[in-house]
Amino acid sequence: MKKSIRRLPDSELEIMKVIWDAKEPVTSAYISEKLRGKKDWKITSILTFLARLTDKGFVECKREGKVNIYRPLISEQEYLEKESKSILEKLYNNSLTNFVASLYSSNAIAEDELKELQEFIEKLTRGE
Amino acid sequence: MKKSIRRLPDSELEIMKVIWDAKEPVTSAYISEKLRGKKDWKITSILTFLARLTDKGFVECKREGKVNIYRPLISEQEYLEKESKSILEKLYNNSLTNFVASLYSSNAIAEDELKELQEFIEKLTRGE
DNA sequence: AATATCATTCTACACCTGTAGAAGACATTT
DNA sequence: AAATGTCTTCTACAGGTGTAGAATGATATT
Repeated sequence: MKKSIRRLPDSELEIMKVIWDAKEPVTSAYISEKLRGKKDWKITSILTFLARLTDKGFVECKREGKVNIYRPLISEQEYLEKESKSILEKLYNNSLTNFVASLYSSNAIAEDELKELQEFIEKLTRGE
Repeated sequence: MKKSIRRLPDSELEIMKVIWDAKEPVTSAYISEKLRGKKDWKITSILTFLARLTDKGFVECKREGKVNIYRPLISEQEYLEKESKSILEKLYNNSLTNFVASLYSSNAIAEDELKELQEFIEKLTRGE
């Protein structure tokens, strides 16, 4: 029984997003730079998060010359799929419409977002 | 500056869902009963969660005769709106389509769910 | 060689969560 | 009154999370 992907805490997710966005393995300095202004963590904090992500099997850490570089072992796609499903289940009783309704009534969706989604769905349903 | 609603941990959310579903204030025994088979927590665990929810301002606890009864102070609607928005932002870069796409590719959406959503959206867009 | 630099690893610590036994307060049955 | 049962409140504790200083090791500079 393979252990399922764990939900990441906010801080680690933030780090993963930087790693996923980069198309190549990154250094801690790169991550720190990318988060400038958004999350001004001390570099040691970032390194702690990276160590934890490594432990959890989310990233691989390799020494390259004089620094460590990190590469993702789990894709964003894969993580989001798991998370989306679990959120839908946990919070919305598996009803996608519930979710969208919640968003809508909190004014979190712009008109064009809605239109985009509509087109996306149409494409899907037509596609099969 | 009013503090925003906190995200609830899984266990507390589970309790809140029972409280929300009930249309009247409930007792710990009621909650325990409702969760039978799903979450077989010891009653003391449930009471711990309730105490924490009370601290956080999510429920109000009142003595009624010989037992405590709990009523929600924050509505499900309100909580879900906040959470949905924050999830969309944190995980999907505010793109609803991203979210639905993730769900779709993980096979978490049934055909009829999609149809339902489609109708919901149509109703919304027509409605304005 | 001694020192300053810089990234990484260790260590720390408070608060949060999951989980529940121990202890107390009150009602009920011997 | 004593024993019993039932809730509730206290106390506890391990593991997770946010955050970062201290120590270490390797390199560059004086």
